Amino acid sequence: MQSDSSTEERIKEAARVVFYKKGFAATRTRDIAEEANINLALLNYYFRSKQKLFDIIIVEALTRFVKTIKVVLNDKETNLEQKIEALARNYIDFILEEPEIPTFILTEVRNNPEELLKKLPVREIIANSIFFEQHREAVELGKITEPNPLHFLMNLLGLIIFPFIAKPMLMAINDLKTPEFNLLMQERKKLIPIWVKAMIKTE
Amino acid sequence: MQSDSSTEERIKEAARVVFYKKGFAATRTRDIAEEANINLALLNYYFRSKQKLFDIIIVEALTRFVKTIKVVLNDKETNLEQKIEALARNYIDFILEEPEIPTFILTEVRNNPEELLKKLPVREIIANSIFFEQHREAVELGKITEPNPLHFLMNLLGLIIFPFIAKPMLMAINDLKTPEFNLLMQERKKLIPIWVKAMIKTE
DNA sequence: GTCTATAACGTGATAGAC
DNA sequence: GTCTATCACGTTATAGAC
Repeated sequence: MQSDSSTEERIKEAARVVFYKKGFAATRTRDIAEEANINLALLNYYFRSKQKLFDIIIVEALTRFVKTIKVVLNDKETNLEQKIEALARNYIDFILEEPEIPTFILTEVRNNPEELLKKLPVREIIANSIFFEQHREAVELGKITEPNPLHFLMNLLGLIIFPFIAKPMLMAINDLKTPEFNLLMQERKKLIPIWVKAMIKTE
Repeated sequence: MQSDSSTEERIKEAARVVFYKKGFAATRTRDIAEEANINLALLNYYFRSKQKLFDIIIVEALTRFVKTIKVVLNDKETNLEQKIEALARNYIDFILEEPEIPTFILTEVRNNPEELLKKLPVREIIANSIFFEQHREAVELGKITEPNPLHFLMNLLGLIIFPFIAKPMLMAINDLKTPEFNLLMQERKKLIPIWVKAMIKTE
């Protein structure tokens, strides 16, 4: 492993592009070789098989996907409001760099939940987070109406992630182009915390 | 075409089950035949090809998916608040009957957006809806803070649909079982309208 | 390390008997 | 209409020359 443009790295980057866009089953190793401008045989030389190459890509994606949440939810220095702001900001920035990552992850996890999720300690990372603890305290103090933190998490992640998943549909509905879509996502970094705070306390 | 348990119908139902779960590319015609308890050759006898069978399934799914929104968004008898309530109620009920339909549609649309969406007049149905008209009026009257109806639609649909898409992850995080998950979704039929109304008017 | 050629396999589809 | 047997093809993976 030397420069970023080594053959091995080129194949990995190409694999990321194609797998993200089409998923494991619809991807042909030829697509990856073409995207990487390498000979097909080199793919197997470096990674043994399509499956092994895919495993590397999906684990890296899952790790970054979960870590981006984890870091925020377990930050001892921030309160709940700050966590909402940080999550919206960091997560939207993260996804804007790789807009296809949410759909990629969610569809591949669907195809293979137990296999993929046991590779990462998702449960410990999220369920025992400082975020959940702070949520519980806020509920006890009457600052939050809905006591179930799962609703809170679904709402927050839904507001952040859903537009990226629904992007193809949304672009068809309003024939939106990608630059305009990205602008909407930039707006949401500021809007989502406002909305979520309004949702928190209802009569 | 006679009873619902005719061979043809059995194959279609099996195809729906398998395609919903695995998507087009990962599905083998043998999987469908097995699920339907029929001989593999019968699939081609009735539907000519895997692609033709798939087209039937996806168009049916898309039609129902869009129609469920369309009916609500174009109802002249209801105001904006009532549309929010109706959408949460109808859509969650609809998806609870076929929980895999959102992921199925979103991933297949990703693979083939132009081809699939030109088959349905999604744009006219949504973009020119009474819902958007009522939203515009409410903005002019100062009843809604955020003027862009796309944000409104993304939020509403995200709150409704996202939990179903993220279900495998959520179940891993809190090792939730399906009955408990469904209970959460029932709760959301009432909670989402409350949340959305709170989001609408912010300072 | 990289290439060409090809083997090995899985899958969609059909021929033809019943 | 339904079955068994098989073809035809595309794709993954490897052998072997360079």
